[in-house]
Amino acid sequence: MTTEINRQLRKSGYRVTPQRQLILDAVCQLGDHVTPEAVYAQVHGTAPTLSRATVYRVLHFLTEQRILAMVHVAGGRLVYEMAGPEPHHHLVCRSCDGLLELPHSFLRSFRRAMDAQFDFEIDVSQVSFFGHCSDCRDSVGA
Amino acid sequence: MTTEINRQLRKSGYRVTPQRQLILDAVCQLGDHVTPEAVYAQVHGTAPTLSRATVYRVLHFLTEQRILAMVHVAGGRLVYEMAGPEPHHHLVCRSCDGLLELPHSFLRSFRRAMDAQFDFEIDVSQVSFFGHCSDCRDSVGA
DNA sequence: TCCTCTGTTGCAAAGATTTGCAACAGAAAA
DNA sequence: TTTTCTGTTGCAAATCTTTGCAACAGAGGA
Repeated sequence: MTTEINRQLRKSGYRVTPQRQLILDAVCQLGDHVTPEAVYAQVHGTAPTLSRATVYRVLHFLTEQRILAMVHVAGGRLVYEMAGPEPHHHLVCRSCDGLLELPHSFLRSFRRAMDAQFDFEIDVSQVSFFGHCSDCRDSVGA
Repeated sequence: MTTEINRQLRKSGYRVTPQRQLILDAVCQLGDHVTPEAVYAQVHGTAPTLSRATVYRVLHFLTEQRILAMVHVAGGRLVYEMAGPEPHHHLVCRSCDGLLELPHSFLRSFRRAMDAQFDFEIDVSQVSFFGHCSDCRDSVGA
């Protein structure tokens, strides 16, 4: 899998550096919704000189290459995860900070309508809805 | 209008401090999509000791009270605006950083479906979609 | 092989945002 | 009026993230 990604990067004229490999591996290992700090901590064990700046830059870079997906979570923070072939979206509970996953199919018709009416193409890898999950909405009582 | 807001705050047991008044006025004057820094700059003229921390805290506070609305914009940053009676949403172009406004009616049925299927209540004051506007999607070519 | 060109990194500093804590300020109780 | 109680603020420090710049590193050409 990583091999395929490497090929893709090289084909676009980018380099596959040890730092990028390490960071990508870290995201894979750490699973979904990984914070930059967690990536840094993980990578720092193997490569102590690898800086935070590089972690942030590489995460952005890999997101632009659509290898990672960037997820908005509670508190205006960003986390990352591997971008699978079929994107999915997130329901972020503002009470418990929980994350629910929303299948892409659910957004499909909505996206088409948005495109037709506003000529705006939603970037499907980045949709987060904030609100309250079933567990929390009762206790909030709004 | 501010009077009504003050009444509402007091009724909830909060205080209407000069700082909060100034910050609220600043957001009103500065219009839509106001950054915390812009608020600080505006307010700092009148009240030089009012700190950035207070600006951030008050903006959060007023958002929780649904007096302001928090808008996610490009770069993971947050801006604020007065929360009108009828919410509206935002389409954020990742190419030109532009903001389009999406009327609430457009989201209504979608929101109901989300509620029915996932038992999740979207907070309507905080919906932003990231993507590419009509001007930019041609040049991006994705 | 050597040179060059450009993508990439590390470091340090800047910028943005949050947090802890002591001090302050109104409102209600005494 | 005085006391008390709690919400609020300012300051400074901590945290999170980005940026500028010089140095490094690999690919391709000479």
